[in-house]
Amino acid sequence: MPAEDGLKRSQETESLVKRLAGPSSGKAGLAKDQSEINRIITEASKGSKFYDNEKKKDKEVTVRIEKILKERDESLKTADIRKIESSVDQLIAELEVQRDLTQIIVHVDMDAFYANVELLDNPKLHGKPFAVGKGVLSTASYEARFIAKKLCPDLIFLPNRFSRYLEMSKKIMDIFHRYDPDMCPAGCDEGYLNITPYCEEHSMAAEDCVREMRETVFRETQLTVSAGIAPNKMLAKICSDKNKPNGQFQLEFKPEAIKAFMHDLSIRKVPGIGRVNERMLDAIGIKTCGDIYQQRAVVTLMDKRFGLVFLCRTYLGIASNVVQPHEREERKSIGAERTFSTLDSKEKIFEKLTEVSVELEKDMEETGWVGRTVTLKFKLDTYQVFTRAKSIDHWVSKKEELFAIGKELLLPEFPLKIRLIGLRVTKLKDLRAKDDPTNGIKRFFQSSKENEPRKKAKLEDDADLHDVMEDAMPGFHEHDETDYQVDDNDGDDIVEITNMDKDVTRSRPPHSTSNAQASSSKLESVPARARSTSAAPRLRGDKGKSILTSIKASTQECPICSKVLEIDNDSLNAHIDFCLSRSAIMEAQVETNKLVKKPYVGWPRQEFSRKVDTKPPSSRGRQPSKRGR
DNA sequence: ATAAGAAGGACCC
DNA sequence: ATCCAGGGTCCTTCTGCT
Repeated sequence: MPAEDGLKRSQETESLVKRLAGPSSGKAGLAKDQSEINRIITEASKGSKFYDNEKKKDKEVTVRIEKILKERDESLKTADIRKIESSVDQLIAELEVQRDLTQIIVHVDMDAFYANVELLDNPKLHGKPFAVGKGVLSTASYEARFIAKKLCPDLIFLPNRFSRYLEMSKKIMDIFHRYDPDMCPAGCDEGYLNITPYCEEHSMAAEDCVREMRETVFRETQLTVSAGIAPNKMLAKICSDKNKPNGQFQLEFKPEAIKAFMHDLSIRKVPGIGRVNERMLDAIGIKTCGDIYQQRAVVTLMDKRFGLVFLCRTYLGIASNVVQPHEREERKSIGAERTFSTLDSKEKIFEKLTEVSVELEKDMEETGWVGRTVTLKFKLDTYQVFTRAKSIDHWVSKKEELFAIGKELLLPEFPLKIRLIGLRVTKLKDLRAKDDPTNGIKRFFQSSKENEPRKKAKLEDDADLHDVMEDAMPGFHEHDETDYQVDDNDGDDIVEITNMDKDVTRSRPPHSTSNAQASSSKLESVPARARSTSAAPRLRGDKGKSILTSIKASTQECPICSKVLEIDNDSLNAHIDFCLSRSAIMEAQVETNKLVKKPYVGWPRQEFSRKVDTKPPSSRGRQPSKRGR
């Protein structure tokens, strides 16, 4: 079915509303949920460049998907599916052999951290809906506020108090450290632990240990924490969501149980799979981790795009189980940025740039870094983001210089209307490096067991890197030779797997002719599948970390209308969706318009320019660069 | 021709 | 009647040098 004409306007509208809410769905935390709701409301109320931008991005993904499908169908023509499948089966078997169930990994995750800290400090808030933070919402436009009020008359706004959260965070992390001195914090409200030694020393069952730990946290801070217990970080993380809030979940440490667990798990739950990859995988028939197996041939044919090994490991529920604190020298960049109401005068913009420079200098000084390349980032009023970078022949960190470089980078871009400006410096040097150069190497020596020198070095290095990474999850896109396999310690048979996987894979020409065609006409329209992403989960009330203090037990309170409902999470979600639905907002909008008298420039004007014109629109005339192509 | 830089994204908390 | 998500990492693709 051709193009947008085929879509009903209202239908698309609704799907987009959901899409706006969507990204936060599966896994986001409080801030995210909150900001998504904020966005829905604000953007709805102001006609929304944001919305247009989302629409555009959405469409780009759709186009990408078309390309992928074509590619798939092309390679499917000549492929020997059976053969591919059996080689994948072999890969899976080899991965299975590497499975390590010896480590007890815990992911701990504070429940609605900010909100609960506020609640703690002000018990009167109990039972009332409130939003933490100067989100868009609390400082939003009059109309937006009005709508918000309309949708949720009792909503209370609280300012963020970061230092307070940090203080609590320290206490909590301190408790976690008692159970694993090498625990790895992941943000201020969550972390990974390896409690294997602790359990052993205290001859304790994991579940008891974790329960005790959670009780300790509660006793000492009055805050609740949820936890997942599993043989690796990925599983632990997914599990910590299972009985949230204030609950824990342990996965059975058996391959069959783990595979069963993965089988029906939405692929979106996997750390590293975001909105875009969710859609792309959906396009090739993968919605759950179990689907990976069904589609293993296709995945193999498109290894470059999707990462066969990663997906196979995901299917099996295998991932890194290495928990280490991160170390200072792993820092890659440091930056600062500001969002503001859109600005177009040079003076004002440079003022913002000054602010950012000052802040960055301060930050760099406090943390002891200097760097060699400075990247300017700006976001147009259309929400398009650009970056411009410059490398310097000496170490920079001073605000004057940061500003000067930023200015130099920005100047050629005028005229501009921007809503964000930021600076980031990379190629860092650590002023506090104690033992000098060859920093990162020492860990390499520790863990390496001098195997075959050839590429082992790189492999191990990579693995190491990924392990320690703060966001520790394996990257989604992988090279075939970089499959940082078993960051676990046992892996040695890796190389073979790698090779084999290459073999299978090589059906595709080495380098992309794809770009060429990308630029060609391609004026075909969006296929019927435009409305994709059928059943993505939306705002999850059960995430606890939602906009307000959610309630627990059998009754839940809708974050939007505050209505108390006696239902399960799914129904609650449905209700929330309803509350956020277009009609609700539009209704409020109508009211608003009456009072504010401002035309409703609302949602979708259907008609999208045929050729997306990757060029940045806005600021007429010349654009931030062109690099499209 | 190749390694390195630049730009743009995806994703995470 | 309006104006603040910000801090990161990694990956891919393209390009202009020596």
